[in-house]
Amino acid sequence: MKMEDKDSRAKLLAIATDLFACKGFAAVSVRELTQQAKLNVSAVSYHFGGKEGLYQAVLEEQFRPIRESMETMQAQTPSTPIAKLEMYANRVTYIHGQRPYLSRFIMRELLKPTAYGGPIVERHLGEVYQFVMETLREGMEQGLFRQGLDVAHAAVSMAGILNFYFITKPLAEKMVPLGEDSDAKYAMQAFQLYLYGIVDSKTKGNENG
Amino acid sequence: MKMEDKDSRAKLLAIATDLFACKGFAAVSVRELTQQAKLNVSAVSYHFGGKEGLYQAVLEEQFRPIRESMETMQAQTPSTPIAKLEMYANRVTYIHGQRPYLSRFIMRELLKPTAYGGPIVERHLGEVYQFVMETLREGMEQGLFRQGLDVAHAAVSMAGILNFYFITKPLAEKMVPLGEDSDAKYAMQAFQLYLYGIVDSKTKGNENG
DNA sequence: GTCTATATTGCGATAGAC
DNA sequence: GTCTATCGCAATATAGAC
Repeated sequence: MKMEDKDSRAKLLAIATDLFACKGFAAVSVRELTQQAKLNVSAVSYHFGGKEGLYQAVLEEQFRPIRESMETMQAQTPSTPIAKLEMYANRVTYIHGQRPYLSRFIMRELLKPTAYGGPIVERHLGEVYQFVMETLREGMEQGLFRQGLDVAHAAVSMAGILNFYFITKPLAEKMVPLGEDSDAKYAMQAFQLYLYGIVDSKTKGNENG
Repeated sequence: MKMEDKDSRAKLLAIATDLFACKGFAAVSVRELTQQAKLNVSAVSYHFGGKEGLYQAVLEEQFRPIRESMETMQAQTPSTPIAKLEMYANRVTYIHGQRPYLSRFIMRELLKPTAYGGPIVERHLGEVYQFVMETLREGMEQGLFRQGLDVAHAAVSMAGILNFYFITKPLAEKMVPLGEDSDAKYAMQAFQLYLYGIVDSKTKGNENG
């Protein structure tokens, strides 16, 4: 068992993550990949069975924090729907911090699903949407939220207001001043904004943060 | 002047719009393009000077409604910041209705800007962000919105809550029940939600819609 | 495990006939 | 304006030496 074995695999995985995220699966060649890793062209086939196997390995690693977060969130049972939504908002921020490229992989799979990535994205995002919608339904039953709120649409709004920032960040920071610690600050204001938007004001004014 | 001239050009443009939107610039080959259009391989070079010229022509057409909307919005001077934001929300819905593929082209250019598309996207989205931020600043000066609101972040939230729906619609409608006339209904609720989120409730409760 | 060398396929672009 | 034929290049994958 030579040390180069694991090193080469890990190196390929790291460089593939960068390249696939920035250029997309089709636009990255095995040559480019192995040249950057200072390995032979055939290393990809040897370690991952080909370019597709390497991409699959990258995706699994990228989605790990989502998988773990969903398990955590489904295990706990926080007191109120609002606390659950806040936890979700915090997890979104945490996950994007842990995996800066994750939004890119998800967007690419939304635009053009691959055989392996498509189902992964669908399964994970499906679970997330179910969690948010279920939480919103709970809140509706408890009379916390505005009458007539469409929970399916409200779930998309929640996902949108939190994730769009991370998706468009590279471009947005060219055009609007985002400043220091922007990620956490954005998420906090966005969650407050969303909460003011859905909460029934005659039942509960939200004044934390 | 033969009829085939304009026909071939238009046919290529239409098919290229579909293919580039669905598969991306790099993943579409000139052969695939011309076979679907039932034209010769060399037609692309003849009419557009090459694959890149064709892509450029597609993008110009896709962005036309944004360009026109910005001119309309900058020409008019609606009474209040809130009316301006509402107009913006309506234009977003209208534009996505006019160009169902636009969000895909924008996302692709955000993920991997091309030489021609990158500047186009940057310029157009920059103008939009400037308009929203300026409108939010106006509202802040008039005391319409909550104290301490970060207008840069709030502008991203506005763009996110409106556009994310259109971006993820293909996937979202697999997982959440979106129903009939969903686009307009979504946009209306999202705008209301956003407004409740930013408006200073002690100054103005918003009860239209 | 890593290497070279090669087989095979597909790409965009274009010259030149019609 | 459309066609065929072809050039030059880059892609993935793999066989076989070390």
